[in-house]
Amino acid sequence: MAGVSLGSRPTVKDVAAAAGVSATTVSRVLAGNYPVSASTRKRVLRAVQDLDYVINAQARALVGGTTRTVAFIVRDLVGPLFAYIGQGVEQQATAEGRVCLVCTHHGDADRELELIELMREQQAEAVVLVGGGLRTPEHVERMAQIARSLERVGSRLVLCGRPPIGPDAPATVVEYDNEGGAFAVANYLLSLGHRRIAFVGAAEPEHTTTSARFDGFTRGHAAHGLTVDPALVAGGTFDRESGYRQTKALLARDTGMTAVVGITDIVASGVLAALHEAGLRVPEDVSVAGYDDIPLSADLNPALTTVHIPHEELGRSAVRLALHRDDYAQDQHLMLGTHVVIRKSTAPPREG
Amino acid sequence: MAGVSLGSRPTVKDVAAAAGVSATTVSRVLAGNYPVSASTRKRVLRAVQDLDYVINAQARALVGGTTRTVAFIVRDLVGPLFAYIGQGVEQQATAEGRVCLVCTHHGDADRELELIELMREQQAEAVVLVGGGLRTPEHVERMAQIARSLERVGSRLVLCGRPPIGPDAPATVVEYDNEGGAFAVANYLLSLGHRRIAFVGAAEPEHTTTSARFDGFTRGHAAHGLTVDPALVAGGTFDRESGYRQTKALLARDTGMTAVVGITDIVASGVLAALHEAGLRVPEDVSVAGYDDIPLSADLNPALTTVHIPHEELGRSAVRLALHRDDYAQDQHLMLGTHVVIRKSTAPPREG
DNA sequence: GGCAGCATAGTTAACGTTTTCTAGACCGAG
DNA sequence: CTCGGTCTAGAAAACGTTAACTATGCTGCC
Repeated sequence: MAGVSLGSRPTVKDVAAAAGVSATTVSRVLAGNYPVSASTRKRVLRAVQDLDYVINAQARALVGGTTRTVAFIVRDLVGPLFAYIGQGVEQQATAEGRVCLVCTHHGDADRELELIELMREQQAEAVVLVGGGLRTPEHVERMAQIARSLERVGSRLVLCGRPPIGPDAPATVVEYDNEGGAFAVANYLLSLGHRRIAFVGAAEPEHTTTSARFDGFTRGHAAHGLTVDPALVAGGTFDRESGYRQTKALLARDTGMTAVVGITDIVASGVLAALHEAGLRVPEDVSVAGYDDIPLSADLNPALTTVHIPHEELGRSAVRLALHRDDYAQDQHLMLGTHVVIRKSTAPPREG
Repeated sequence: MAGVSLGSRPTVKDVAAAAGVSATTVSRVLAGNYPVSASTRKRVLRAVQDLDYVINAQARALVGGTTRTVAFIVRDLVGPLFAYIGQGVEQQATAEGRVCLVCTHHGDADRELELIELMREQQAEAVVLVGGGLRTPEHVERMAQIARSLERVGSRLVLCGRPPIGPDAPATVVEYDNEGGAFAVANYLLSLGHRRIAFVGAAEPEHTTTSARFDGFTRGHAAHGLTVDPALVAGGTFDRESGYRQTKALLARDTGMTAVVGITDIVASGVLAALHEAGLRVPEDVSVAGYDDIPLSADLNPALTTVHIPHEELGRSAVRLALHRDDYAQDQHLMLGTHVVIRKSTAPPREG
């Protein structure tokens, strides 16, 4: 800690001067990619320590061409689903020696575009977009443009938990089997004997997550030779309050439902609240299932049957595939499995 | 979108050539800090669009001296407390036109140091450290060194939810009143008439968060002329499982407790589970309170009385103060208030 | 002893910006 | 008609690093 000069950051030149060598030699000692005599190395390392020198990542990136940076663009940091995917992204990025840039857009699509542009300026090696999006033709085309735009600067668009945007667009896609999970949960409830199963949170058919889950739900019925009664389908948003309100409405309509599937665990927690309030027992009177398997779901009362998503694995794969896209050129589209986690909130329907 | 050349990123030179001007002029058009004729501006902007040009943030940082980057170092991304503080940090960083680097150390102190070093390389304008730390003399001294080290490269250490490290160390500190919140919750329970209040999660007295909360708890008793019975103090870690186990142990010891304070809401959720399992009703038989006011706490059964921490405000203030440390030079140490949120898990003790 | 070849170190030119500093053109005033 | 001033534009240097050359001693071999 001796000899540190306050005020301005030391550079290789300062270190070189202190060690009595050239800047090149300092660079070589630090990089370790060129033979340097033991005595010189020692002097340089000593000078580095004395001056408390750290390399300037910007300058290095400028000449080296790579920033060792991965960007992670997400709706919100809070919310267990995003947090766990983010955890996976950050973990893998760290494991690969990369640093992680995080930005949130709070659902604003324009802001999302701005952020992608910002990440392009930042030269991020990969730009991971998390969460479902719209699947309108305009949106898909815009995404394809972004993908090409990023490719042009040597970056890579990664869609995480969002379906692909066409075969020609240069993007890495890591999905989970949204539709399959919904199919499985419908199948499970139908196998228990339920025939009047409500689906809460089906608004926004343009939204990829919503539609995939509802499609799986429908297909589950079809597999049992049944169709979904539109009277049992409720809309709403992805929050708890919505689940609560929609369920109250369903109860008021006296639909004869014996089970409810919430489009997310959070929605399902609202469903539970409404059922409890109506004096109905879960699962004795009504079964309830959710989707996402967030940590909270095991703590609900009763513990929630739900569909497990491999959150962290999703994030990790996203980064891994994107950074090694040369090695994994063949499969830049991954579909991770989902499965039903059976807890205490589901049971066979009562007789009669 | 016409005329884009694939393969390599366009530079100012390319744009300049396309527009028939010099690189300087392009820079000036983009920065808007120098008079440029309308026709020239138009041609330049046209070229920018045609080539799909974006500036190179690294090169700009190299010459400009500032990276417009804020670093956020945290134990984990998951866990509502950290997520909400992170939300605040990211929000304020965005509002100030900064980009946010996020790293996690999973409780590894050496890793934390590595990350700080990495952020120094990255030239982050501020490095925000979140969560409680140790308060051993060595740790404090090491933090002070880091603070000076960061200052030397023009960066700023920010301690968020962690007490200061001495008056001479150049650091920004944003705390919340940990001790005061614990005092308030103890006071509240004592005022309800409780006299046998257990404290779960008091291990690691070196940890700043733990000790501050326990101190407040003790002072609350003192204010009522009481002392804390050591038999009512249980150790353990910050997770749900620990709360569950410690509570079972307390119950087994037959301590006559009528209320339990969990050191965090997560711990309190374990406390609730253990009490329910023992057939005790909350709050009729035993009152329970937590700390942190994470979103989950309102959904527990019963809804948890807890101490609210201004999570997002904590993160926002951290960034704001650090970036404007010249303007806010006088108060680089902020203490945000906490308060008890009374829900359904607390009530007066039963008679007798 | 002279020379190929290796080990070590230095010089110089990039990388893509911004920021001086310099310079031409045009204008109105004297 | 010329001269100071205002607009506008370009040339060159700088930011901190690395990589491609270049240069110096050595060692060992014929």
